[in-house]
Amino acid sequence: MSLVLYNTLKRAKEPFVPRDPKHVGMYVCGPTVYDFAHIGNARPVIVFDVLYRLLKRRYPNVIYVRNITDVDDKINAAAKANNEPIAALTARTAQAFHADIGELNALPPDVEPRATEHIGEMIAMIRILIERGHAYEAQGHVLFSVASDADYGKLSNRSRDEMIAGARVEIAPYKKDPADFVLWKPSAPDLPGWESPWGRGRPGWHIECSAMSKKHLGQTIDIHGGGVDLVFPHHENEVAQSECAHGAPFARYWVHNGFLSVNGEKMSKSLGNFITIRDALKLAPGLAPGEVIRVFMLGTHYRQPIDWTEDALKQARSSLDRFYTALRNAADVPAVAGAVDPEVDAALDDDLNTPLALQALHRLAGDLNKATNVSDCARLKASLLASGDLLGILKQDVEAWFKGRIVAAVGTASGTSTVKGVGALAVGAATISGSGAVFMEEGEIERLIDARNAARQRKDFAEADRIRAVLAEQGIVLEDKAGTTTWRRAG
RNA sequence: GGCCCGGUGGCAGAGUGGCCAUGCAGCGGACUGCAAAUCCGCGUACGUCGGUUCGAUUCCGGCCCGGGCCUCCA
Repeated sequence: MSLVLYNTLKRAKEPFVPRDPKHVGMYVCGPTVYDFAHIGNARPVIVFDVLYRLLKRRYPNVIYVRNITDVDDKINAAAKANNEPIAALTARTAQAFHADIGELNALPPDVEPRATEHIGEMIAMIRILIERGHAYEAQGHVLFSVASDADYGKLSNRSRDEMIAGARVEIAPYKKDPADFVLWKPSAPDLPGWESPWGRGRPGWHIECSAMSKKHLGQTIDIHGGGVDLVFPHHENEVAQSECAHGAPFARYWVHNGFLSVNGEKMSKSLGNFITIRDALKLAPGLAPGEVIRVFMLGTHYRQPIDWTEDALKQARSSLDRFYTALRNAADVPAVAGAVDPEVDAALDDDLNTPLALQALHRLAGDLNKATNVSDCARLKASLLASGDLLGILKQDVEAWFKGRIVAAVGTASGTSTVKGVGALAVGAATISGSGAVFMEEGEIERLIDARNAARQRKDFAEADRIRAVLAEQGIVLEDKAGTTTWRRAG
């Protein structure tokens, strides 16, 4: 059992060999807290959560660091637009982020550093870069000198000249070279700022990750993750800053998740297809869509693009229905300590092949359905649960899954509200609002089932079928087996 | 223009130099008072043109198409 990861730095899969197997460190770029996180943000959260779970299974001490960027021009702009203090905006948004990804069953990272709490470390790093001739001050700005770093471009595989040729580089008068990027910049009195050797200012975007990963994981980290769009410039610049400041390799394995599109289009506010995690979770609150979203994400390999569509979500839910059905049918089998299925381990070891792992889960579910003796059932059930746990799924109560829990809406800044009813699993901003159906109360369902069974006893099948139809209209599906009737809410 | 990914059956989506993906949907059967669930069976899939090979969807090259990045971005 050995983990293989695709390393962006090498553009190839390679065996993961930690520097120190007793202390494995992973740094993942977290959110900039200026607005609700969107479903694109959910992808790295879920992908690296699975990697974290896998690493914890393989190594005794894993430190997972995911930062919160709470100083940024977008934050300043959003606060101004909302007429809201910056600290209130970032606190509110960070809290919403935690609530949202909690619904996705993502484990919290071990450390969640905030940029504003590491200004001192950033300033210290910038000073070292200046001392070593890799950065210079100009008109209150401090810029990183790309020309001073012979290795610049090794992560994103592009040369400085190619960047300039792109001609979209910001040419500022204080730059010695158009490719240079900002480490520190002056801040207006009404904007967040900190005293520094270069006057009152605030950090550039890239320096925070360099400073925070150094502080919490050391100069050289095992794994650095994020979305592919961050490869350039963000991660390239992190490499440049950290390696020039420390003279040591920065990250040994770079892991990048692919992009998410919505109905085949790039998600953007201008296209009107911008979906927040929060809105996605409201699509079908009674059916725990956090887990549906999770299976949807894991159904595609993390480096492949993934397309958010209604059909894809329905298929994810169908997969979960199958898993939970197998578990429901084995409900009376005692739970035993379970072993993760070897195929699941092997699939995840191969660069996090979650679709293949899901296939193994389907096989387990099928085997469980077919198992005839109690010991096989117990073993397969336990294996299915343990394997699911490694993927962060199948943690719910089986009956709750089928009967539809009444969930509290994900907390908003003003509190929480109770949401009842299962809307269609609608997708897209235009259809999110329509979840107005009201649940039939469970007591009423049970009463009708009793009435139907009484009818069946006296062979009044017309009445029995009438009641079945009444319930079907409410989205309730009945299943008669072994003398008892169970029910579930249909999708 | 530069760099990087992809194109697999109705849909989604793994994978492999010669034999099975898997799920959903569909069809047939078993089971059921009827259903549902489950089980069994069923589908001449690998963009295109060449090359290597005994044999390629899988390796190599050209082409076509799609996507991402090129200092806002997970």
